Amino acid sequence: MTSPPTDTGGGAVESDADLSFDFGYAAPDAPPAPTDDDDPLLAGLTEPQREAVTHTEGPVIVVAGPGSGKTRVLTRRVAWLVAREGVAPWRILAITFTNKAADEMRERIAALLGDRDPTRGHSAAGVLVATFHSFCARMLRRYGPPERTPEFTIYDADDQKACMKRVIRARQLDPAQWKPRSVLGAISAAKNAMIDPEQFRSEAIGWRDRQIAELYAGYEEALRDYNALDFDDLLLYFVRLLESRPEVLAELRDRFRYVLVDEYQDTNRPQYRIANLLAGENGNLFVVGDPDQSIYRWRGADLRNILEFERDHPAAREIRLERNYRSSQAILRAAQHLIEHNEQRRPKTLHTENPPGEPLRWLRFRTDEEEAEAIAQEIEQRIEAGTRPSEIAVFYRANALSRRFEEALRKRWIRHVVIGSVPFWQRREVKDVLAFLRLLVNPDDTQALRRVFALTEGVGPATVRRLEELAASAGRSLLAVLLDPDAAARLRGRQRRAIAALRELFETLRALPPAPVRPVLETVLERTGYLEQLRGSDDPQEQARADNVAALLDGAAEFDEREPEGGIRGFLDRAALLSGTDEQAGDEEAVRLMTLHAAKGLEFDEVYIVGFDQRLLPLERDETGCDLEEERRLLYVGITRARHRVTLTSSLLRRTWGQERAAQPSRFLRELPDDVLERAGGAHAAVRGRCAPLTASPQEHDRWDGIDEPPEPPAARRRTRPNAGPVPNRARARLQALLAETRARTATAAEPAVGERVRHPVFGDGQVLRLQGSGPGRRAVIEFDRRGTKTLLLQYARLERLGS
DNA sequence: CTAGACTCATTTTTT
DNA sequence: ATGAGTCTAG
Ligand SMILES: Nc1ncnc2c1ncn2[C@@H]1O[C@H](COP(=O)(O)OP(=O)(O)OP(=O)(O)O)[C@@H](O)[C@H]1O
Repeated sequence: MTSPPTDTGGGAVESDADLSFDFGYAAPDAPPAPTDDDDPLLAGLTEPQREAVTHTEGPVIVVAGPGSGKTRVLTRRVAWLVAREGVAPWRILAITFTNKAADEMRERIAALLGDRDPTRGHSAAGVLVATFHSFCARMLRRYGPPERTPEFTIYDADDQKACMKRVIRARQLDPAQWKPRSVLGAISAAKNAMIDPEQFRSEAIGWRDRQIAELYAGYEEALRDYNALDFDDLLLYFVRLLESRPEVLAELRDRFRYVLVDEYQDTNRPQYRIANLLAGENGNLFVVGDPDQSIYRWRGADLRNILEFERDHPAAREIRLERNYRSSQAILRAAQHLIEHNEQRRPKTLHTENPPGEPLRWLRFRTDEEEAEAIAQEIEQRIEAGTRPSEIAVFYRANALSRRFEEALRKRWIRHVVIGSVPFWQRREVKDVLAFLRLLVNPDDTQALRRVFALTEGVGPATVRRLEELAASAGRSLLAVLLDPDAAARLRGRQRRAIAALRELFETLRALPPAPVRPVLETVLERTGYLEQLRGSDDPQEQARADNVAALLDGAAEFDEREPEGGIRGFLDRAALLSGTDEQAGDEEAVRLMTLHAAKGLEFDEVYIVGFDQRLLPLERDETGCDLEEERRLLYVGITRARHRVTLTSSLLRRTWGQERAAQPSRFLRELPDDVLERAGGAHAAVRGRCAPLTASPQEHDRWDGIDEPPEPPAARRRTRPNAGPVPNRARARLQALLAETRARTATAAEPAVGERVRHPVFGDGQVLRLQGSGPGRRAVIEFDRRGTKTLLLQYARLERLGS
């Protein structure tokens, strides 16, 4: 940073720095130099930001903290290249982390270039903005991957799992010991490290690794048979394509003269290869990122990519952006203080001219239910006070935590959307219907065919086995056998009719043109009766499924309109590549709920980070430790999403996966500076108000000491808790009362008998149909008068007995 | 072949 | 709480 410290910039929201938040370094990014001020593409940019936009030739790396304008600079740079440097849009490749980010960036580029419609416009339309995965898929479709045809199918986690399950079973391994998920995890790690089955085998140490190597090879073989690629393969096979076909590499290098990568800190090795192959050593590779925001190491993200950029590109220009435009001083200071606890990190300066802002708040509740209620209530007040719902976000470590908050918000009629969790395109009903389309594109997609068989009445395991035998002996694909009228002739009765009907359906579908997509889907639904069957059910869950199928039809219609040439193939690619976080929130004006991971790159006025408990954030799974530094970065990302307000919440008791557990606040609480953290407020009122103090024995003292808060210096404690008595005592007392109450609640009435009427606080009155299981897992199946039949865990459901 | 009952494991984060 | 896998009866 060479710019002199002068004034405080010109943004509307900015105010003079408050001296009480002196970070101890001098130079903020310089304000815009007056000279180029009239260029709208540079308007409002600081000097280093301008340099990042206009320094167009050669490798450039921007390393900068949150909210410093990295994404903004990248977007402007694309516009600059097109509008000022006269670069043809199709020579530019911009890589984002999610498809949603790609969509947004495309729109912003279009807006900067003055296009009306980003999909049709002139200049912006040619810029390729995509994630690595969609970019690779696209290129592989165009040039054809090694060992596959361009019609290959993209396998998602479900397909992978089903496939691996078969590989494991074929080898007659103990399914209890060989879990598809964990084997696939090992394989994925290998793929991210660019290790193929052979190498894996040769490097395997020990019996288990050798078995995994064997499964890896089997899995690869299966995918080859199915003409399928998994997510990791998209990257890998593209690398192989580039390495094995110099003419393709040359063509693409020539085409993509400018390669830009956002969120570079979370790229993995194959992605790194791709970027470097495309750009060449001194090519125009522009990467932006923040090592402190790297949160995907578990997925193969490799910090070396960003840390060693300059070694890889000796000619690289490094640009630092050190001014944060997003957050208040309090938020920024808390985040900085937190992240400085990471030992493996290079120090970075970051300051803001934004107002000091309110301190962060830590609230603590007795139960997770109260936590959710209180947050919902507060959100309601904030909205009434004028905050836009879409400017409020609730973040949690794991999707499982969203439920209580959803319920609490729904109860108050607060508009909200859950981002991620169960991606639309991965829902069973959606995948069922899409299986038919997959087969039309790729007849070798046997996994899809199995799905179709499973859906077909009259075709069970025996029939499938019979067809498989026929296929194997004739050396043909399963679908070929199905489509062969002679094959059906070998079956009898119901099976024969079912197979014949399926064959006719496929013949009809094949006669349809590949675009538009919607009519194809409609034919599938009509002929299989799938939608009707769902609609015909009185199970509300099935109705929801039916709605999803209907939404799929709408999605197809929309796709047809937007990409008339896309066809089934394009539609399926979208389905495979879009993730949960990509789904645009249907309700623009709604509170957003999402995981901390999904929050990356976003910004909100007010942020609630819930489930701020030890064991939850840092998430600790039994035995398997956690990557503490990465967990800390995750919290850092969460906090730095906020412009004005950050609230962290913990609960004394948390009910997760069927069991109640005492919880402690996150250890990270201690790492937030006291002068910008408010802990006294509502939390203690919430907890204290309802528990009578008890006295307890010294043994219990030891047991419960520390449950209140992680240890901290007494001085700090006194300051933040005005009327603190003997703390361990209070903590102990509180917990005693709570646990007693919980015990009482669960132990209350003896269990209801079959046929007895009961009342549930949420579902209302109902009748016990049957009881099953024993011990803590004992369940009752209850038919509720209004809410249908549900199975409830007795220890968990607060049932009131009403008698027979 | 199907439907229903029952047991068991399962939950981190996602392109 | 939910889903997948297994077993049994029809
Ligand atoms: N020079 C500027 N003047 C005014 N606002 C700016 C400036 N630069 C960036 N901003 C604003 O700061 C916010 C953060 O920008 P951006 O999202 O590009 O940052 P980032 O570095 O990519 O953040 P993160 O790493 O946290 O995702 C945006 O609201 C952006 O509009």
